[in-house]
Amino acid sequence: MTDAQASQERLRALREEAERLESKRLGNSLVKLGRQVFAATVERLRLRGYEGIRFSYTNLLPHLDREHGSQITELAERMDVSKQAVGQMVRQLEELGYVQVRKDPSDGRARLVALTEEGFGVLLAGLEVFAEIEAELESVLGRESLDALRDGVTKARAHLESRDGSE
Amino acid sequence: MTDAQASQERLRALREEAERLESKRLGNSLVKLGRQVFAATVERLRLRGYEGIRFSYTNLLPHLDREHGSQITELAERMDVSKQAVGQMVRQLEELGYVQVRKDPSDGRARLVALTEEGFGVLLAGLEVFAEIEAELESVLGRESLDALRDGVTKARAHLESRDGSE
DNA sequence: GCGAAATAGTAAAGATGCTTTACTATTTGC
DNA sequence: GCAAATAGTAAAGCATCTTTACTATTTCGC
Repeated sequence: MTDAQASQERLRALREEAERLESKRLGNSLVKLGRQVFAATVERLRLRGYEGIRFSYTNLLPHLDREHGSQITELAERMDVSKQAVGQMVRQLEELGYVQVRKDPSDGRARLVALTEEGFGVLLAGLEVFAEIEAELESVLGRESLDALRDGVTKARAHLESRDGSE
Repeated sequence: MTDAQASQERLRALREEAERLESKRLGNSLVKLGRQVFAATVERLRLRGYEGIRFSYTNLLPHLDREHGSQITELAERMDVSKQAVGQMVRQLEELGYVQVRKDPSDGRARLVALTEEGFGVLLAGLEVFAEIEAELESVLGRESLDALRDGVTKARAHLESRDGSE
C-alpha cells in the first residue's frame, strides 16, 4: 500500500467513525432538545393566548409574588444568572404588563418586582404547560427513564462544572 | 377565611409548588448541560493549541474530507441546519485556514468545501476531545446511564418534534 | 433551444439567552 | 464621614442559529 493509499484509507475510516459518532453527539442533541422544550413552551403559551412570553420568563415568574416583591439581585442569585439578565427580563415583562416595579422603601438603590394580575395568569399557564410537557415525556419515556434522564443531566452538569469550572 | 386570605394562601402554595418544580426544569438544565459540553469542548481544544474553534465547527468538520469536497447545501442537509448557517461556518473556517473552498467544476452555482491539513488536525483533536468527555461522563454516570440518557434525549426530541413540529 | 422554475449560494438582520465591561446612585462599615 | 460594597442600568458582544431577500446558475418542460 502506498502512502497516498494509506492516507486515503485513514480518511475513509475517519469519516466512518465520524458518521458512527454522529448519533452520539451529546452536547448537540442536548441543546437541541432544550431548545425544543423552549419552543414548545412558548408555542403552547401562545395557544393559550399569551403572546410575547419567552422561555426565560417562565423561569423568572415562579420566583415572583404579588405582595412584597423581590429585588433583582436576589432573583438573579436564586436563578443563577446575572442581575443584568434579570433586569432585562423585568423590563420586558414590565412593558408587557406582567410585572410591576416600585422602589424599595427600605433601600434607595433597590427596586421591588412583583406580579400583576395578568402576570399571575402567565405564571399559572406556564406551570400548566410545564406539567403538560412533563406528563407527555413521562408517557413517552416512562417515569423511571425520565427521572433517570434528569438525574443523569444533573450529574453530568456537576462533573463538567467541577472539571472545567465553566458555564 | 376571607377572599384576600384565600388568595394569599393560593399564592403561597403556588410559590412552594414553583420552588418544588425548580429542580425539575428540564428544558433549562438540558440547555445548560449542552452549553457546558460546548464550553468544555472549546476549552479543551484551546488547551490543545486550537484557538478560535467553536463548537459548531466540531459538528461540521467530521462531514468534510480532503479530496473531493462537499457542497454547502449537502452539508446543511446532513447536519440538519440551514445552508446559511453552514455557509457562515465555512467562511469562518476558511479564514482560519481550516478548510479550502473551490468552485464545483460540474456546477457553476456550487462550491466544494474540503479540509486543509490543519483542518484535519482540528478534526482529529475534536474527535479526541469528544471521546474524552464521553469517557468522563461514562465514568461518572456509568455506561448504562449514559446510554439511557442518550436514548431518553432522542426519544424526547422525537416526541416534541412530532407533537409540536418545532425546533 | 428557450423561458420559467428550481437550486446553490450570499447578505443582512433578527431571535434567544445569556455574559462582560463600564457606569451611576445609594448604603454600609470602619 | 468617607472609602468600599451593593443595587441597578446601559451598551455591546457572543454563540448558534433562523428568516427574509437577493444573485447566479442550472434544469425542466414544451
